[in-house]
Amino acid sequence: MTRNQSANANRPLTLRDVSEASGVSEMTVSRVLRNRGDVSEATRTRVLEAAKTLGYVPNKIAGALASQRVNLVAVIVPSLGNLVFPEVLAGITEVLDETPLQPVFGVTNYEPDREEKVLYEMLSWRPSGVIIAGLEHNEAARAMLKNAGIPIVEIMDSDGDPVDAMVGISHRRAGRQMAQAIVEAGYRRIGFLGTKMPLDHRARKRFEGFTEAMAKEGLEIVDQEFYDGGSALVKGREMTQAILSRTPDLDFLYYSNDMIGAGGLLYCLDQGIDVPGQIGLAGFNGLRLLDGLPRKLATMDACRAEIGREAARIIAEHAGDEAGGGERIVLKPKLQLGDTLKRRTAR
Amino acid sequence: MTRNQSANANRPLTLRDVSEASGVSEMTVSRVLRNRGDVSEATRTRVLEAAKTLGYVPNKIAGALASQRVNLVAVIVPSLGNLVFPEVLAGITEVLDETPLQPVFGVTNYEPDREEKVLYEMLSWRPSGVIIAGLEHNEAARAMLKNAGIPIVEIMDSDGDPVDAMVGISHRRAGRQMAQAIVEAGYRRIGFLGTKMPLDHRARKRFEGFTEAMAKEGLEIVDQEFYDGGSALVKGREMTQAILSRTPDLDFLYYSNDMIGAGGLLYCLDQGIDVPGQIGLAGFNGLRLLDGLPRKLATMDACRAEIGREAARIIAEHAGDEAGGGERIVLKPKLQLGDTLKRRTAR
DNA sequence: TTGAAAGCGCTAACAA
DNA sequence: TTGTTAGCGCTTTCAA
Repeated sequence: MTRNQSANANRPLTLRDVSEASGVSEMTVSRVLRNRGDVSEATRTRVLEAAKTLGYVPNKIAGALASQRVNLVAVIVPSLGNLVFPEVLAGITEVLDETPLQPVFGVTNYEPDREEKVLYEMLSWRPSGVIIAGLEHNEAARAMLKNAGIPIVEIMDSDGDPVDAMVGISHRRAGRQMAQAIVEAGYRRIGFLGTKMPLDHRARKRFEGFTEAMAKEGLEIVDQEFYDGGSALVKGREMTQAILSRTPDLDFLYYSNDMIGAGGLLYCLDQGIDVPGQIGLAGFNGLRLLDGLPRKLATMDACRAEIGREAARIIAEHAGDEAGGGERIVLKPKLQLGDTLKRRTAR
Repeated sequence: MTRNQSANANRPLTLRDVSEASGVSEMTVSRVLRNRGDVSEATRTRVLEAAKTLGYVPNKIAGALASQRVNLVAVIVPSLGNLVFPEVLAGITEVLDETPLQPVFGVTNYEPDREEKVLYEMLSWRPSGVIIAGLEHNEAARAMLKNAGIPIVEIMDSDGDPVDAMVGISHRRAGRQMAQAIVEAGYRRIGFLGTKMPLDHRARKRFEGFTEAMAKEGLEIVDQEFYDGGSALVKGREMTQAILSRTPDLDFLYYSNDMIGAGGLLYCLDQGIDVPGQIGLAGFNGLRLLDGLPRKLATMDACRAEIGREAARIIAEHAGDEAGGGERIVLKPKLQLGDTLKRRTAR
């Protein structure tokens, strides 16, 4: 007896069980369950009935090993607590839903070593593609991506060199654009508030683009404040209080994300500060949350859902290929001035 | 030639490649890479070096098929846009990180048929356990869970019968408790604002518990308002405006979640309504976001991270078993009165 | 401490 | 339309 047909009642069901129950060969059962090849309607019905009665769930592990095909797409993001990433995932899911592909999510907490580990684990399941946030990876991760032999799409960022395909926005450009809008509106004493950024490359690039564009106008950031962990809304309030008590004559505050921006806005309103007359404010991401605030914060849309959709499309189009075709999609975020960034006369 | 040793340069590397590169049998290579059994330090070094040089990534599909062991834990939640679920996932990840187990996430969008499909897909990978939100599943899903032969933990809710283990809070009790607190504080004309709930069983149970406790006090909900989709903060504002213009003499608004509650709070403050003097407010979830609002919304902590941690612990303790031991953990959410639910004299 | 053989549950390829 | 055979790349088991 080469196969286990013995007394273990709790062993998961196999194709063979369905085969025996329906009196049809394993191969034909397999065909029916995958809708492959020609099978007579009669056998088909019998097999499906048997499978259903038994409660058979196919073993994809065996199937994948035999067919050398896995319908999983590895999706690797830094965090889920950020609201930005769930929206990207929603975009991905929306598109993959139309295909046989299935997304599998991994989270890195912005740690390169963790990213490496997550990527390694996921690649060891031989997925049909990888969608990964950012263009910065440690050496090992980069090597794995290069040699994976499957389509790779790096998302969210376009400032750098992708391994294969890329869908994102230029955060440097976003920073520049916001700086220009702020300066053009007549603000001059500008403060920056953001995350401690060593590992959030996109926030860093926005900051760099911002300071660069300011420099072109002969301006510098007057004061800055950074945070780390905690509720972003609360941190936004606290940092705003801190920076304004240290440097009361600031006339604009640029926040590295909408949540801390919203906190800052609420703080300013609490304090009776005239926004945007006395102080202008801007954030980043274009969170829908902002629509519910008393005043609409200026921001830029990070094109989250569209990034997800495009990335998924690329993977779907290249599933089974050895690479994703190297397509590069750079989306243009729209500046939304809202109520907190308004032209004013210089003081 | 039984194995493919031919010219395909791009075929993924196998154990055999490492075996040939290191001059050691496949079996020994396997032992080294898994840290199993006794291997001499010399062979060990040689094998690891060869594997690293080649860039070998083990094929878990083959490994899983051979060993009949899969270190994946299927985690199924209704949504990621809710903030609640990412926190549960964080709790799960935190605990599984200490083990060889790896969470894999699936999302159902609150649709039973989708849940069935996601569950089926995940089970077909033969995970070591399932963590799934809620106690309500369609018949097929329930049958799959029962017959899976692996530990199952149903989370977030304790009002009902779990298939195996369970970690959650009683939403009925949470609703009752909130109603009692509100009535006790002297509010009488109470309105309810929530999601259209046919498929959000936990929101429904809170509502039921709430009305039940009110009934005991001889009270009924005076008016109600439901929403569906859109930015919760905005919807909170809109619904609050709607309900108050329809029924201006309400003295309390109970929201089915903190986000719409926050929207309502901001609306009331905008309108110069005295909170909690003229109208009291309460939400549900205990989102940290609330700390950043101008006034702290009354709420109840849904114990999200702890639920995730406990569920993961159960799975970890029972990995490899045929079931999760049927443990039932009912957490007690804490009522936080904040600034929007204060004792007052009856009018 | 190492290796050889068998087979995990399925599917590709071919035969009938 | 259905069945047979030979693996997929690994690990288990047993032998050396």
